[in-house]
Amino acid sequence: MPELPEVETLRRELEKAVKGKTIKSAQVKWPKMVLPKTPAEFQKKTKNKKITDISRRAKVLIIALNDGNFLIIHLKLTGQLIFRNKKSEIRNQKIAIGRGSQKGGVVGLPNKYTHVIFEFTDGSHLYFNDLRKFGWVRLVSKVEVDKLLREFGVEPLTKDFTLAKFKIILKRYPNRKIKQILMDPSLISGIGNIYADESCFCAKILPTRPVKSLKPLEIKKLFLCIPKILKFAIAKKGTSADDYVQLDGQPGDMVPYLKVYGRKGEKCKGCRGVVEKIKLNGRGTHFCRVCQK
DNA sequence: TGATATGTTATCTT
DNA sequence: CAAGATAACATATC
Repeated sequence: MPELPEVETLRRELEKAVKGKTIKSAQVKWPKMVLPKTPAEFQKKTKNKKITDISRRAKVLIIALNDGNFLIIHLKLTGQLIFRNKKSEIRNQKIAIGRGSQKGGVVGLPNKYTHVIFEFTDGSHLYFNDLRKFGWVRLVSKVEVDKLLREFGVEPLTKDFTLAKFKIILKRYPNRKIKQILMDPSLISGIGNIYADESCFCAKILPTRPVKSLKPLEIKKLFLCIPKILKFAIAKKGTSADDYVQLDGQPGDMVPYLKVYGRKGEKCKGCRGVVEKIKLNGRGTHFCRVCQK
């Protein structure tokens, strides 16, 4: 799933690929995922707009246009953004769909999961794919984008994320399980299931631990682990455990470095234990009960 | 065939 | 009433 490191990887690649380019046309194939609602209106309002900046807040990509509006994109669980320079490459280059990076299931572009296509004036294309159609693309004003972004919690890779702030957040929810805090986008933004599990492993804390049971040293350890894990994952260009791919359609390189996520029944990388998987607040949760206490 | 996967939000329950 | 739990969204895979 695209979480902070995956979205940040895409942001950096988009900056290189499409910043400064002008949208020639935007084709909407699945209007339910797009605002404005009608493809004609979406096309009209994006036509001839130049991309001036690409930023990110939580798991949302924010593409600034030269008319003062913004294209904001959320990939949710199975979204992909893929850029292609020339038409000839479209037929040749394959991309992975649905665990495809692990198992095959590779297809060309556009394909049945392509729901929005941006064409730029230089002939290049940006494809928005989403197998399960949870993701969205919205054209919004500055006021709307500011409102949306205000609702997210602290960004864990900025200087706003301090130990003091982390402790304040934890103090508000003494009875919650620690993983629940990590996964709550209104408290800390950008961490999803993969990096919540990995952060808990890094801090040697069981994800099921009630917040109030955490000792100051454990809180500090977790506080340090979160940015450490996220930065490492960005350096590896993200985790392609399911559908996520980089902007060029290739999988990220993070999977071999995961310690617990997706490793149920496999040997722990830190000890002789075996990675277990349980359900926690409705989410699959991985841990090693020998390494994590 | 049915259970599972999951980010976010809406809605139901305690 | 607030906090917590679950359903919903869509679709493929186990």
